Amino acid sequence: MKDERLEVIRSVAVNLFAHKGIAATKISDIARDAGMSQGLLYHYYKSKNEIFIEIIDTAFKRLITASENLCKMDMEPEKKLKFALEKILEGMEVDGNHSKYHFLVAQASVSEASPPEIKTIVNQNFETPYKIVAQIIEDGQNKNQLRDGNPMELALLFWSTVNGLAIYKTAHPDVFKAPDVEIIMRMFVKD
Amino acid sequence: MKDERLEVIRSVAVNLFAHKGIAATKISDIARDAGMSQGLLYHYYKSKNEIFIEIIDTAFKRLITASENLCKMDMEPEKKLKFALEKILEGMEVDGNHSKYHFLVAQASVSEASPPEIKTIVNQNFETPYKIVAQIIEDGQNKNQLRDGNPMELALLFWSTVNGLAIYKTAHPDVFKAPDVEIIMRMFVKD
DNA sequence: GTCTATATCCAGATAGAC
DNA sequence: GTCTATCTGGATATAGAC
Repeated sequence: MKDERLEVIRSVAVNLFAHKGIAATKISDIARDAGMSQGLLYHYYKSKNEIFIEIIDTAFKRLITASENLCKMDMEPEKKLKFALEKILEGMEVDGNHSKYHFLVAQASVSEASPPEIKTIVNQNFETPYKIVAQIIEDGQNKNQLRDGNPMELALLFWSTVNGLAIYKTAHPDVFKAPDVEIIMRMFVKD
Repeated sequence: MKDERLEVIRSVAVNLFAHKGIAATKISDIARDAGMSQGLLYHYYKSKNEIFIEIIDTAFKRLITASENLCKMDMEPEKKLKFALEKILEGMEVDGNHSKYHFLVAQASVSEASPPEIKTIVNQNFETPYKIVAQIIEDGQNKNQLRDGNPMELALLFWSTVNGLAIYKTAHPDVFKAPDVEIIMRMFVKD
């Protein structure tokens, strides 16, 4: 039940941080949404920053693990890209916290408002998913499945598109409709 | 010189709001960056919110004006889309505040942290650029220049991609390299 | 117009009873 | 483990001198 409590706290915090940012999210907001007193929160976490750090750290770990698994899959590079997009967009459609995690990672990467620990996490991690996708793209180019172009720039485009969609979904979950994966894939595949 | 002062304040505020969000941006940060005392700031603006509101309002007005002008141009729909992307990416490359404005608009649309006036501005304005681009896409489909697909969904993809790039540029201005417009256009044009 | 000093308020974090 | 009450710091905004 301690784990349950922790899970509730994390979940409401992800939601609040995504919608308000860390600075505007009050510890009392988290306590209220988690259905506990403000004092009790400090029984589980020693500060607001600690909650935030744990969430961002988890978000990066998940993203990187998923990227690494994708890379290792026994699949053609083109299929890998497509598979990744499918999973990501699927995750956005079923309303969990998927898009919020994407958005939080993007936001944490931009923000200078975060505690120093966050900057460390961001600096150590943010490049990895870009590099992995760039590697997949390069493989695909070598196999003549994907179009030419600087792999890192194309990876940037890949993740920018995903992030942009995640933001939209976070802002307007009701009207959001994930685009067809094929449309996005057109930027990368050979005709 | 009053106008100059105002312009300096707005400019540093855009930068700070983009990188830290409104909640984490202190009025003392703005004053410092603008090279004036905290007290003097209140001679020009009556609150931090007022500065923020003016900036978001301006950002939306610019975006909508630009969209409307684009719509009215004497140009084929396909060219309009391409022209818009070129201008937007160009604006990102020359480091002004262009991408920060895009990001602020996106962020303000997501954020529940903003003062109520912001919510009003967002609700009244955020759909317009989507609708205008959707209209252009629909025209292009009717003229057989652009691929089929729900115009509003394609417009969502268009702006999501732009926003995603704007975020990346804001976070990593040094390494950012705008992608080739043709690549993005592949999502929309017929082969 | 510009500054310094300060009042006020509010949020993060702690203490201590139960 | 859980709550209420409270301390403390820091940020907004104001006051008032120059």
